[in-house]
Amino acid sequence: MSTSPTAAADTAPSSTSSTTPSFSPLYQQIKSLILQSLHGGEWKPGEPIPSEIELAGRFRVSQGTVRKAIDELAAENLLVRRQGVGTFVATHAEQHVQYRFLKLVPDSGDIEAEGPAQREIVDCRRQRASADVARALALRTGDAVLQVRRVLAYRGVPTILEELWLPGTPFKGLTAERLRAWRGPMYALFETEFGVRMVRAEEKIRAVLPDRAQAELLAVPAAMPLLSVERLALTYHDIPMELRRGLYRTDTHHYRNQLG
Amino acid sequence: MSTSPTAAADTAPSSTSSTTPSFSPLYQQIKSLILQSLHGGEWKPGEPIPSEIELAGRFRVSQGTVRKAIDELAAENLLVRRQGVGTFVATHAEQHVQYRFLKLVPDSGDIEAEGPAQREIVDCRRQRASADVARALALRTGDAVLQVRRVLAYRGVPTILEELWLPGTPFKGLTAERLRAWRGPMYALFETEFGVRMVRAEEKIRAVLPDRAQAELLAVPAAMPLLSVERLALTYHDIPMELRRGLYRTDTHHYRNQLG
DNA sequence: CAGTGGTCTAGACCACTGG
DNA sequence: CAGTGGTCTAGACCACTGC
Repeated sequence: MSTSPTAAADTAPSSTSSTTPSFSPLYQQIKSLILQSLHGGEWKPGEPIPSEIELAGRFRVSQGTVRKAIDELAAENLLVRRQGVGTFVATHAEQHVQYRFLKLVPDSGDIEAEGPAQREIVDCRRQRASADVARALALRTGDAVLQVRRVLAYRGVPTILEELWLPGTPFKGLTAERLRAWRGPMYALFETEFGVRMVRAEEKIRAVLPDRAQAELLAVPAAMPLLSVERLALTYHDIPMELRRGLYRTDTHHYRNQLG
Repeated sequence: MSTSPTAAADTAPSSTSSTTPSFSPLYQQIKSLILQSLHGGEWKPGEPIPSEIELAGRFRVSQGTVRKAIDELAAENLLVRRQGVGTFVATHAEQHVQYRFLKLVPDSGDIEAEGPAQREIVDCRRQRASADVARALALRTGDAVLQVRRVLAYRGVPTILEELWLPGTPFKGLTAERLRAWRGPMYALFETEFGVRMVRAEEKIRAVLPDRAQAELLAVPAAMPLLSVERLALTYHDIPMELRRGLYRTDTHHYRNQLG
């Protein structure tokens, strides 16, 4: 029974035998086990995980405890519950919102009327990580990374210029051709083709002026202030997997944020 | 027993007698009742609400049902749970983070080392709402509003220029003097002196250039791109209570955002 | 109609805080 | 040590989905 949460008895929470500091609730242990299965690929994005009752049996805990673990994972957008159907591994593909991490919306607010973005891959090159890219991705300076640059346009108007870096090893085999051939969000391709699911991200936002090359790619005057959005995307266990630097036009769009 | 959630029996959830569409769980009804008490001022910011057992008795439901209602309110930052002590109404005062809605942080990341902001009230005037201010605050054009302008500086460097509008009626009596005399976050003053608690906010962010007056107040060149942050702050039941337009310097600071 | 997640209860016990 | 929130269980029943 290597699937039992700890060496503890059937029903009681642990923390009795070990010298664990502070105490860890049973449902947190269950949550960790589910997280391991997610990370390990036992259940893939879009697929259903076993039912609550089944998991309760496997882990030898009550359904309520499994439920609380799943509740938290669902709140973190790692799982998606569908009443009457089951619980599914969240995915960037087949989601209603095309880009889950993109918070730029048209000033009209009508994101539907605008339609999907036109995407143009500028280039995709293998290169050695600079000091700051390496630091962000938890690599060493000079390690192999992939650099991708692309432009997103809405209604034919170039609106977003993105430059992103991926660690070379997990993304071996990614080319401009594969990026161009892919229909759907880039993060969906990462999931499907490379088994890397972006779970969380942190953004640093600034106002900047473009350099000449950037202004040209976006077809804007060099004096137009742009939003600089630096995003670090993380996979399970907070492992950084992508550094992305975006330049957003904000004369027709704006970055929308909710504060709770 | 006017405190019972519905006219339903002691334990059973309702939705039996009425033609309510769709069905509303008991804990949601409890949540609404707690929300009413919060809005109505039965428990004030910083004060404890009754214990779960006491509320369960009052509402004639089980402790678990009250717990679930409180869980959601705590997740929305309306309540704060403290194990062994009780559950408290969230407040903008006496919080560790000085400004809960301000996401600008120094590039160093060390928000402590920077120390508190120096605040300077530029002016506080009574005026008539323009069309866009009225629309944001759900007033009519020409209704009385208060306009406040101020500058925040860190280490003596002016960093934020804010212009904000408040509905005249709830904030009657607010003056520049009272703002200057107040120590602590502005939202704490709103709570304490005017009984208005900001619960949630939406921000629209852009990159802009300052006009001459703005550049002067911030002591920056007119060509320096700045972050424009338009915030609509809402109180209970999503009633808009403040429109705030901020200009942030982002050469030494950045706007930090977490994407889940 | 079977199976899933969603709600609700009742009771036991645990961890934490304050006096 | 009394009181609070936090965890866990067991069981009943409800709402929703798909076949």
